Amino acid sequence: MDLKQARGSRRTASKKRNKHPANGVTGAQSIHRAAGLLRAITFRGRDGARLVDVARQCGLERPTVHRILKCLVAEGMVTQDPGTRRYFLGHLVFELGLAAAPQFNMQQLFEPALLRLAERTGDTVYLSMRSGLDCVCMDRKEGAFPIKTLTLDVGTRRPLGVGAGGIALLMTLADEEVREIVAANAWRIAGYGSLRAPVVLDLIKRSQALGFALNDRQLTPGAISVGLPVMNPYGAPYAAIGIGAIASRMSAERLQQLAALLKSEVRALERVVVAGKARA
Amino acid sequence: MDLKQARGSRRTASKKRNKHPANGVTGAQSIHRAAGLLRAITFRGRDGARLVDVARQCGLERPTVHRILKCLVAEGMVTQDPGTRRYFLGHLVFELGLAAAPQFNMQQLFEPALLRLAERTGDTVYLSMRSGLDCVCMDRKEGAFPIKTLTLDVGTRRPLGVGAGGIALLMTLADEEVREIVAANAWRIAGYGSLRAPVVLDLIKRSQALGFALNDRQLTPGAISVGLPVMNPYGAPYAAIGIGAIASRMSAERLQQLAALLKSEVRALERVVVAGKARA
DNA sequence: ATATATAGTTCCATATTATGGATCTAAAAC
DNA sequence: GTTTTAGATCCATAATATGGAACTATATAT
Repeated sequence: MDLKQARGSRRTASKKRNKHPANGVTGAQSIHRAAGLLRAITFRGRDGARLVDVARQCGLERPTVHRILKCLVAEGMVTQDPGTRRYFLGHLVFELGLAAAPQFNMQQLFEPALLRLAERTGDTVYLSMRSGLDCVCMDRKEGAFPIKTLTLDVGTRRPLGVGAGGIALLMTLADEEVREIVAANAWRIAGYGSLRAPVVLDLIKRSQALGFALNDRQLTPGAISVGLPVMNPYGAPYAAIGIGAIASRMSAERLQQLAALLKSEVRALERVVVAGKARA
Repeated sequence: MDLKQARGSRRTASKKRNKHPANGVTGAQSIHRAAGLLRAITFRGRDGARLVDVARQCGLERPTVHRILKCLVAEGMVTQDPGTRRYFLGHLVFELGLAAAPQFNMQQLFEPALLRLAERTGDTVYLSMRSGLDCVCMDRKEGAFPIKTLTLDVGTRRPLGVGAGGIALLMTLADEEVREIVAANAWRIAGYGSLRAPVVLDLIKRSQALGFALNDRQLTPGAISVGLPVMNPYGAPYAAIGIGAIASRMSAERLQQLAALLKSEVRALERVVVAGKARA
């Protein structure tokens, strides 16, 4: 009997472990993973996420994800619907968010502009911000038009490049940087219907030519959206404002009108935002 | 050669595994700890927390806390002020909070009552909720009186039993349960000036006799606060509304007036809250 | 209704991770 | 200046977290 043998399951499987070198910090792998799970849960928006979705999204095995989620549920950071078994963020996350709000809540700054746009256009107005390689929906205001395109919930994360906001946040960056970001997000972008990384690059190119982000790929069939980035005083885009409506309301002329409206609001915002207020 | 031997270091040492029983979930100790750190950061409110504070609060060694915090910073869940080295919650926590908000945000429900109270009294009105053994400040509205007692920031956590809200959340529970909770929080309660667990028990007893929570221990010298719990349809307290002001505004008669005002608002709220809406 | 596929969960040997004592550096306090 | 306290780093190894295998529950196809 050789003691080295021992059903060598673990050994053989370590083919490419550590493929992600954590996040640069050693001795905290599982925390890195837990943070990834929390983010992954918000990809699905209000519907919640299933175990497999999260596992696939994070590139982890199901038992691992299950164990970490169980712990997060015990902590109150995650809730699980007993019926559907789907996972949602929990009360602790909301409570902690309140404590973080004073530093990161841009609502006060953007709300008047969003409300004006919603009122003047009748459509749905979105505020998005960049967070790493993601684009997070930070606020949403509905206009009066009775057919409302509520395609994106507040708090939902999507890969940069997806949606008008995600395009807007990239369209002013250098080509090189855009390519890197889109490449890094490519596999996630492929999760949005027929959208693919090269398509995103094309959309960005066209948006640059137009002067505003245009998303007519209809991630949600029948919906089209326009967007513009908001720059900080150093010229870096840190937020985006978008307007979404059903395709029939988005004629070529109206797109131009909306873009003009957006542009004037964005200009006003950029004048207000002084260096100290803008997020890196 | 016996294969069991093999440098027997690990085997022999497994004498007292699980010396910390985590949180009931095995295989996720460091996530449990990370969640504890995040909570600990919110104990200090807007000032942020120092490494030692967090370590003491969580009962962990400084290197452990340092490593976990470094990871949380890399994830964007925590920020560190480069000057003071104090830790704050990061942008990711706020973003995740937005995604959790639809399920846990009670603002809409309570805001009108808070605003009415702030207007009619001129003082500062607080909304608190229970979270495990903590009491979390969920909202705050300022009245018109020019000397404002802003003793508690939104998002700040305190041990149940501390402050008018923390007393209110306990005053309707069975004595046995109160004793257990206060005992569990005793060491943390001792971190609030001269406050001690027995004092808290006395405050609760007096509040029960008065019919409203009264905190005149002046955690913040010069400030006194009153509070009442809000019960869910099953008779369990799940929130508390409090009013704080400087001591000179808190005569015996005025306390009674404030309690009466609180009571009528709380009654109205309890009528509105149907089973489905109330938090467990 | 039955078969098949997919998702969720539990178990556990052990490889990998996370721990914390010791140590060093930096910043307050005296 | 000296002392004290806080923050950060190192690393041997104790203890945790991992994931393959196996099983159950649920959804989908036949």
